[in-house]
Amino acid sequence: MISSPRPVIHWFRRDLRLSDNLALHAAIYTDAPVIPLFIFDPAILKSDRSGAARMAFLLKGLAALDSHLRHYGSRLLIRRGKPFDVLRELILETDASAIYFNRDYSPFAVKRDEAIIQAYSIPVHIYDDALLLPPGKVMTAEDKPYTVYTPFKNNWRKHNKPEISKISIRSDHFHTLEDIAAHDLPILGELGFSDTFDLPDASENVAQHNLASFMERDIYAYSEGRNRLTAQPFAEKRPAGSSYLSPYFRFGILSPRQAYWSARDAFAQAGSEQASESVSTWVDELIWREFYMHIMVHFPHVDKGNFRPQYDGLQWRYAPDELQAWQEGQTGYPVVDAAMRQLCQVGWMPNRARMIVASFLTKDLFIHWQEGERHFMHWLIDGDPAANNGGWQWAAGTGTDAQPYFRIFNPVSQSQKFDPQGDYICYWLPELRDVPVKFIHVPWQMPSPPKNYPPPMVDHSMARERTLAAFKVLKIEENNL
DNA sequence: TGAAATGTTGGGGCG
DNA sequence: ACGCCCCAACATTTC
Repeated sequence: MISSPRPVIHWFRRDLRLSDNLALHAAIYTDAPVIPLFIFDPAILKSDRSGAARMAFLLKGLAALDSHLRHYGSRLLIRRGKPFDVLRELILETDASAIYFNRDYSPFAVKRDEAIIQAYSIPVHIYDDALLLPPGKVMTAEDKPYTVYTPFKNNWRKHNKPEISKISIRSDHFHTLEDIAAHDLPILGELGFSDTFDLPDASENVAQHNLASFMERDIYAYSEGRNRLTAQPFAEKRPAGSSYLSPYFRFGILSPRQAYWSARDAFAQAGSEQASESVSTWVDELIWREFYMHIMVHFPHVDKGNFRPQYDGLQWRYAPDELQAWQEGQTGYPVVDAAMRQLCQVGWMPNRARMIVASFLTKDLFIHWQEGERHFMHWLIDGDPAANNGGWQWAAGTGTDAQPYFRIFNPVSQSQKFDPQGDYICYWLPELRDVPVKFIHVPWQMPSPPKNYPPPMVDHSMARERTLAAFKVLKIEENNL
């Protein structure tokens, strides 16, 4: 009788896929049966950053991964508890010889993983999988981290990029789990969340399909498309717009390497200057994602406050009622309200909409960007601590690459520019559906405005002056020091 | 990955 | 024909 080899554990975290998964593939290369594990950590479940929508999307991702694994005669082992304890017990239970996982760069995860690395008598193998270039790889000539996007991008582009990991997966690569006690995949309610809206498919196959179809067409019009306010990014027939791949990147259902190399192929096939520029613009977005992850690793204080401490003196307004009006999409500015309602109804917004509502909260209402950050983290299915924090600090003017404080979006002109016909507004604000195009951005100017829609909660030009003044005071104080 | 204020120019109406 | 004004269109500066 051949004694079966000791298994190895692959701990899935933010890498819910079988293809191009560096740690998983390394585990498979050992030729030991791989135990595919996912752990529900109570610390994450009860965090105020978690929201029902993203949790529901995660559950869909796990269900898809489980069914994918069943094709290989295995399944996803679900456990609940503190990862430190769950892993210890599982090692004892299965006599596993090693643990594999991919690095998660968020501050919470880094801290958690540090404790785990040294904890057991078996080796823990960690891989840089979630980014093309991990933190530390893109540094200035003085070996310092970049604090501005453009030079970071220029340096990033000069590096060689890792190839896609290809492996043909067989059933005998995985542990059958027959003799291991597993929890069933929980439902939302069991995890302490209330039911939520319908969400897109979270399977690896669908992510691949969406990537491929984006590369067929929309990527060549991305320069314009990325600014388009799209009500239904997933609709079959729609103008070229966002790639809508962020939720898949968020959970590693799609590999960034695969996305990058697909874009390179698209670049090679671009038929015009404009088309290749569009492809390049999309790759820039991948680089923004890498940039903000690097920033959070090198400057972990951003998670708790301003990237630039000189803005710590800003006297943000405390205005719970106004915050609530913003959250509920009742500001009286149609484009802002449409976006905020989209967020709470589908857990996603196009990038342009995120900038508009972020500018409105921080510059028009002059409410702390952390309130917006929290709200976004609660609702976004693609909510990622690094990217979300980076985006909010950018909008507020306190971050890296901060837009100068005087760049304040005008919610009306943004609306006219990026939703000229008011299609986006009308989709999300049914109460404005009968408003003529002429007034769709400014319904309060109608002879008789709709009764069920509020007037603007602030006068934009007054709000603009107020914010400029607040920043200016700070500059004066700074000069007096 | 702005917007508003201010400055400049040039055509047309008009006395 | 000329000077003057108005103002749209564009450019530059400022926050």
